[in-house]
Amino acid sequence: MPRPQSANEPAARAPFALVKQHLIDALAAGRYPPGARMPSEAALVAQFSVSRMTVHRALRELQTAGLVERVQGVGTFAAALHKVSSTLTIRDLQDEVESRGHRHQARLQLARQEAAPARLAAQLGLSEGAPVFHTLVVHLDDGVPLQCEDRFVNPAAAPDYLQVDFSRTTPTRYLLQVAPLWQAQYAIEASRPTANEARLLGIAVDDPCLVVVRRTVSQTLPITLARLVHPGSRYQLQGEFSP
Amino acid sequence: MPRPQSANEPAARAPFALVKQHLIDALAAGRYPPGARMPSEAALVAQFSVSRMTVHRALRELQTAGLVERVQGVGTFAAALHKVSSTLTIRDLQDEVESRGHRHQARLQLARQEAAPARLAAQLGLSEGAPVFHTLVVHLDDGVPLQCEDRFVNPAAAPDYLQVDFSRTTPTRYLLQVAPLWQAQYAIEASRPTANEARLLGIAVDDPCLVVVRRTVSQTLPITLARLVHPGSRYQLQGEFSP
DNA sequence: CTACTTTAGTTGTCTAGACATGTAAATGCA
DNA sequence: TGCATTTACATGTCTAGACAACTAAAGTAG
Repeated sequence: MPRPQSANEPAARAPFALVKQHLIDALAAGRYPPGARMPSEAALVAQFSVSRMTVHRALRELQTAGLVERVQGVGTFAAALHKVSSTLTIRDLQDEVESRGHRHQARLQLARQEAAPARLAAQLGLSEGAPVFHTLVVHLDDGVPLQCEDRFVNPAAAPDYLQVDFSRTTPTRYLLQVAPLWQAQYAIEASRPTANEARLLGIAVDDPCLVVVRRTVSQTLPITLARLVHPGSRYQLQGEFSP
Repeated sequence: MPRPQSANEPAARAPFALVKQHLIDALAAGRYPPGARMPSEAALVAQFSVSRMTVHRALRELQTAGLVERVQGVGTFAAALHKVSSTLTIRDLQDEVESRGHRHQARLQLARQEAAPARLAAQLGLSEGAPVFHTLVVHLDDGVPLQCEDRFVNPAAAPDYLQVDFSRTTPTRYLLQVAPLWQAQYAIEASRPTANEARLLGIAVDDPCLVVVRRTVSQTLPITLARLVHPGSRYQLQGEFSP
């Protein structure tokens, strides 16, 4: 049974939803870089032949969703997508370190192409044995290891990933540029580091670690799978929510 | 300088915002228990002497915020606030265990009134030495210890807290009833359990644990401060977000 | 050149009415 | 009684126009 439009998703073909989706698509295609001016309400009214209220609702919902910023008397602008962390502070580690006034460094331990084993392939929507990019980066905060970032990337989503200079930008930041609109699932757990992680982080093998496993997908295809290991004594996730 | 209504918060005295706030207040006061029918748009139009579009916007925003549920052709209903975890899965542990088809048990280890030390008093908005309620509950999933819940409660927010039978309901669930609308800040970290926690959870003192420290405030006053300790090998937080 | 005023353009909000869509209870019919 | 139809009511959405609030740039007077 094709599920009878379960009561409450706002009819996808409603005019305001069409305008909204049109703008989302444009943003996803990178047509409006962060900060760029977007069409005014009047322009969209003309383009879609709908009333201003309709356009206004589409834009207001995009604003609520954090995709655009609007300033009365000035205009509508594509939002800077970097400040993700509204609910859970998982943002780019470099931003985070630098916002604390500390110095961020990254040490590239590994960057190569590998053949995807079955489970990884499934998570990235690839077939078993297909090539994937694999990087291992250690992030330091004022010289102290803070995160061990073990990451697999779908070549289809970021073909030039292995050519990036990761001493200048972080994998997270680069991927954010390449695929501007995405969605992530994560799992957080406490566990011991592997022997290699312990060595890279400069901790004992029985020190507790906070491990975040994150899978990121864009609108169309899986982008990346990352395992982020943090020394429990040096890292904390903070956030806020309301019911 | 009194900060000139920084461009973009929707004027708090706009009619739609008044209607919205009125309903939020009523919900916060517990006037509409979860599932209760709320006034129809027509009723609110009459009550506030505004147009239906205005009322509709207020209600739609409450729906987006998850405070009410609306069904076309039927009406508007106060949301069941228990299913908090749209973005981050920190919900009532009993719900969580039972939704996995497992059996939930709680062991009350401690329930008494204490004098608040300075730091705790500050977090709960009390003066040093003021009485606070303190409970320690171990939650089991099919007989296996899953969480050690060490909690302090502001007596002003839940005067009858110590009389509750915690073998029948959880502290989280009870507090959710008493103070229906709230906001929480949390910090997540990995660390070793204390000797007592290790004993209660049946794990070794050097087993990694996932520790969530959560502070909950209602609209008016701090409610509770909880330290939730989970064995790293048995518990994982999961969630999802988009930029 | 400076300081003030004007103006055009933008978003924020509201109204009154209309039609569409969905649900549930009342009604009518066999 | 049992089933189909009608009716009342609720929400979902759109329109066309209006006024308010705000910004930035252009124009103007000193």
